[in-house]
Amino acid sequence: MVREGLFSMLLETRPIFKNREFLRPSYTPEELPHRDSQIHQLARILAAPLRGETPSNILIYGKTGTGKTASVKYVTRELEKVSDRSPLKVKLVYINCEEVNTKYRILATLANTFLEKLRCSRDAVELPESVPMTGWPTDEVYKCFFRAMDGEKQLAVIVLDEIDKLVLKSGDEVLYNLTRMNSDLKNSKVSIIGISNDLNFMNYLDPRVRSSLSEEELVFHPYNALQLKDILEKRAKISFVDGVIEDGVISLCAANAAREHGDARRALDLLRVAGELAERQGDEKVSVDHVRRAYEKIEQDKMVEVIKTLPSQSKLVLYSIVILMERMPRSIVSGEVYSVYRDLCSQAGLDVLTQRRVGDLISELDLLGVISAKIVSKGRQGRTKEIKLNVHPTQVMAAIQGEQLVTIDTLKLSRQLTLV
DNA sequence: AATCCACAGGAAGCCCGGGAAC
DNA sequence: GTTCCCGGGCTTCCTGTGGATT
Repeated sequence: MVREGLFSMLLETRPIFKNREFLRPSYTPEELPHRDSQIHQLARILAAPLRGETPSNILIYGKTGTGKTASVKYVTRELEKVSDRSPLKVKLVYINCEEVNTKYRILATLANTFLEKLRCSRDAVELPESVPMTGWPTDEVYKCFFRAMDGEKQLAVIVLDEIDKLVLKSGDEVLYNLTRMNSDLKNSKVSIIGISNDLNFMNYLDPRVRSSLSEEELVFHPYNALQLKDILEKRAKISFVDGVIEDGVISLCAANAAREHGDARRALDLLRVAGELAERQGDEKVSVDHVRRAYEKIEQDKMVEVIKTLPSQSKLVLYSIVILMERMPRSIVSGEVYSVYRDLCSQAGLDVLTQRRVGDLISELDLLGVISAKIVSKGRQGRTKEIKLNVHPTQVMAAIQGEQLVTIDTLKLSRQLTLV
């Protein structure tokens, strides 16, 4: 009976999504509304080398979700299409500097990209098959990349996304090498597109790199609520079944994201999660209520991610707070947290930090928004911090579970012991 | 008004690991 | 390989503090 009901429910419920992939950040849309001027500017700069001019390097600024990456991917994709009919072939290399963030790895990635291309077109005896991801001297990798690239007449467009992360971690040396290449290359040309969230990262650069890298600068301003609404409507049309979105849903998503520095990615996430919540509940339409709950879910998920990346001592402090929460839902004070924490440490066989240090860890948790702490004075009972948990205890538990130092068995054990 | 609690949080310095320079 | 330097995590020691209680 139950099974029959289960399946009939699934079959009877009308689907909500046509294709939810269009709402994911990985999707590069066919058209990018409200980015026409930036796209034209980009295209104009990148088209110059096809006419034989020396390419300019481009630096793109803008906060997250303002369409920087999508615009660059869109324009470079079009450029590659056109280059088939042009005498100068265009080769695009996209590198996300959050993952590839050292000089060696950048050069190795570039070298391997061009070696592979060269191998396809003709055999290059004097060059190696590929560069290992570790081991070689860095200048050897550079030479290899240089020769592999110059082996053919082409324009290399190197996109360095999140370039600020690279500079912060490994300095600007590799950028210096790349920006100087054009003067040494005989056959090919290179054009660098740097994408950055951080407007100040240029201050960390060598002046020569700075001027060369920012021959052309493009700024992507945040979208306003109206623009976000327009973007969402276009995307919703292709990703949702017609008529499943109730009035006000898109406006609410747009308004929400506009408040958070006009982040389109966030607006799309909100809409997608709202749709998924509606789908999971078997509702036929996406309502503003779904959006509100989606907002909460996204916030909570973000928190779980934050907790997962916490060092184990901080996790232990947080876990102490959870134990106290379950024991007595009234206010928790820092002294209690410390004594529970000490118990947990001895149970788990971990070093016990001093109260001073745990106080700092509590402040850090507060800063991250995982807890709220405020200083209260209780007269003769002294001055302390009153702590409130901002995440549901079960979510904290879920986030901590993978921790190796604190196995869940130890936690359960110590929980029983402290519960006396 | 004075006292005193139970911490908060600043200052200084130790220790250790990682990276750069020699 | 060794030395030097730096930054982060941590401890020790310390002073400061709001308000209930005396």
